[in-house]
Amino acid sequence: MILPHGVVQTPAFMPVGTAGSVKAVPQHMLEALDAQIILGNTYHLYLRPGHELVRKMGGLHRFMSWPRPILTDSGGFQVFSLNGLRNITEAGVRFRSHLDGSTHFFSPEHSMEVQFALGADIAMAFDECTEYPADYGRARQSLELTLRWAKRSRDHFATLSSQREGAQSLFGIIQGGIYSDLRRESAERLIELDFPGYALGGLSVGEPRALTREIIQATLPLLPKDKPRYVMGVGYPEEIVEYAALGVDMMDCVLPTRAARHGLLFTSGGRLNIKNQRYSEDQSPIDPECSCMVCQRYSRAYLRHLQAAREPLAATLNTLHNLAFYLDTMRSVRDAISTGNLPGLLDRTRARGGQPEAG
RNA sequence: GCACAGGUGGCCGAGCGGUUAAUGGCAGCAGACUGUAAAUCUGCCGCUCCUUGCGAGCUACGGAGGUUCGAAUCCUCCCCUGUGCA
Repeated sequence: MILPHGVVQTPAFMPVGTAGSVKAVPQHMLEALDAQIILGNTYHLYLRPGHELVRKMGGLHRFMSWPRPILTDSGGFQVFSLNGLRNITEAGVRFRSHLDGSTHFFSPEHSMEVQFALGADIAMAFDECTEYPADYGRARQSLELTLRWAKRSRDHFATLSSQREGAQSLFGIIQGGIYSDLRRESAERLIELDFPGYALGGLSVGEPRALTREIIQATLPLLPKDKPRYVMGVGYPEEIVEYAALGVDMMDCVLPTRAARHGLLFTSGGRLNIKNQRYSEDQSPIDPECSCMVCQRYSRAYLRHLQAAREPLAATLNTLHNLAFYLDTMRSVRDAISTGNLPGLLDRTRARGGQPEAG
């Protein structure tokens, strides 16, 4: 995938950097990890420092000194997660800021304005992330709203693009809850709007994992093969391998970064909670099979100490490892695809998937 | 020596006659985390036993006595700590 700020090899995992930062990890280290694209958030950057300020600073890439591709989420997920602080109408969403309680209005048009100011390589249509559980009628209503918003997003994005030089692209988002026929309808009608890429939204919002997979499996084949297919907000290491094998090109998830800050590390042997007493005198690296800079240098005992002492370095080192693990995982998926060994990789991943703890 | 103020579970610190194994906080132990309101949240946290239950027994609020149906809470003496005065 060739974007204005560089090439992204797919399938790709995108670290989440909501507020202009992949929490705890500086940009130059992200580059060292070979992260090829990161995600930023419209809602958060709009609130602070403000999209106009970011524009003034030369756009998000320049502002945060990240020369590689960026995708910005539209704020649609906040429609979902700020439940209680927002009110949805046809026109858009009225939010209460989680920072100071002030009221703000987001419409598809406004989201496009903000994303245009931020200047990410890929912008996302403003959608309503359907909650789980949602009954059929509710899922349909949500899907319809998202489609109308998708059209408005596309149209306004086109207007903005025509007024100013811009190589940004805008992806559409499929909703439809857990209903395959609604997903199909959402996909087909979205494709009519002709986006350069398509995303599956509204997944990993509490539904059983088998259902997530089912929806992806059912919906992906409906999407154009020559355009990026993005599943938003997934997943665990085993899941991203599974989904990549199904043909997903892009995924993002806060899990590796958030879990790292909470002491949960992903390894080739399964999950490892570095806070556990059992690691207090363990001189081995997080993951003996991992070649990341953290595993090359630091012991579990030391990392456990940092975590217990709430040293900020714990967040940094843990996040570096988890991201390295995720990015390595995607790299090995890409390698397996190119050498035709994907089935073998899948088997190995499944075999270790159920393992709760690393040795 | 005198005068105040205190001595509570690993630590700090509430409670000042009865739903008190004893509020909180910290520390400790474990769990959760999926387009980030998350460096957050949840549970456990005196000991023993079991039919793991708003279960049973035991031990506990400096020490020893006492008052009371009932005391961490009231009284007496003793020990210790802090501050002030000698």
